[in-house]
Amino acid sequence: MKEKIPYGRKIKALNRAFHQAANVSFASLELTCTQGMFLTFLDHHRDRPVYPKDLEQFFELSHPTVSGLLSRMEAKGFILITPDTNDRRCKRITLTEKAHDAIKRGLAQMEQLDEQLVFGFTEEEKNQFWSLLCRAAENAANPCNPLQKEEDHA
Amino acid sequence: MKEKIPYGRKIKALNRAFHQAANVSFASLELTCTQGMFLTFLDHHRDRPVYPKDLEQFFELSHPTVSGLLSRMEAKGFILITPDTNDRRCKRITLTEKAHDAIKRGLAQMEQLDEQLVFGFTEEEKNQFWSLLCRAAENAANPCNPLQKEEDHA
DNA sequence: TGATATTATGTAGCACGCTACGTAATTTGG
DNA sequence: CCAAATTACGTAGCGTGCTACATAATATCA
Repeated sequence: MKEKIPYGRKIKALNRAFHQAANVSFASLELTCTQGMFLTFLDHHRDRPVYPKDLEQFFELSHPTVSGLLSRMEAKGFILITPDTNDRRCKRITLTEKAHDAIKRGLAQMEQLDEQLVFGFTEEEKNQFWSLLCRAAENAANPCNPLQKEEDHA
Repeated sequence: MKEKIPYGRKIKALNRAFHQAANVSFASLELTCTQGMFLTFLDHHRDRPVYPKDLEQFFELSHPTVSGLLSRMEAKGFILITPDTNDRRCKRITLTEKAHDAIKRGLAQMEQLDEQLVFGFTEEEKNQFWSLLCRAAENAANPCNPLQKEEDHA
């Protein structure tokens, strides 16, 4: 009669809590959680052109999701989306002054949010948490649980 | 120049991966991840009346979110939503035959999904994972990081 | 009793995930 | 060189989160 531990539900709750805290933190910059993460990525790669495809791969998101995010960020004046001169399929993303300003004022917040998540953790616990998160993510993405007793019948 | 570990981003990715795996798993039952969790909860409490408020508190969701979920589940014929006779503000939620059937066929899947997440974990790692998840969730919900150097000025 | 507060829920509108499908540009192969 | 595959992106439509506001029923209290 051992009680089942609902990891999935707890992860959902944790994700929501983090997401909301980030949204509150970024609200003064007119940014949301994901948009803040996007800006940080764009800022870290300002030495080379960035395309929607890059964001899609780095954040492991579908391209319509990235597309929507970028549209909203463009509408709010954080980025410019221009056609690429070499490959006309691609859109080039450029940061505006408003974005640079937001990054300057908000980058510390982004790091603090992550630190806050592991507040009170020892270094060892932080490493373990990271390691377990990665392994769980791997398990979720590539289910290999032999409980199913279903071998490849191909 | 130590590299920052983006816990928030990894948690987002993990949550998405789990959510998608659950959706795929439940697709044959005409259910989604969250709807499956709702059904499980309702099934566990079939000895007493269940109200939207209960789901809201247990799953830590806002009431419009619960409301939407229930509407879609009602539309698909898994539940009945009827007014409560004692307190006419409340809606009573009842499982249909279709729901009982889905639960019978799908409950094992729900547990497997959670097991799959921690596949390859030792018992100790499972416990540690759970413990760290809870502490992180607590940190996210109740930020108390003294990095801010802002004491209560009330 | 009658005004006020609280509680449970509904609706509107938005952010952010997804799949499925469509289109335009580039690349590849005969 | 031209047809076919691939690649990058757009749009439609949906599920699941949220906040803000509205409404109806119950509870509280002078």
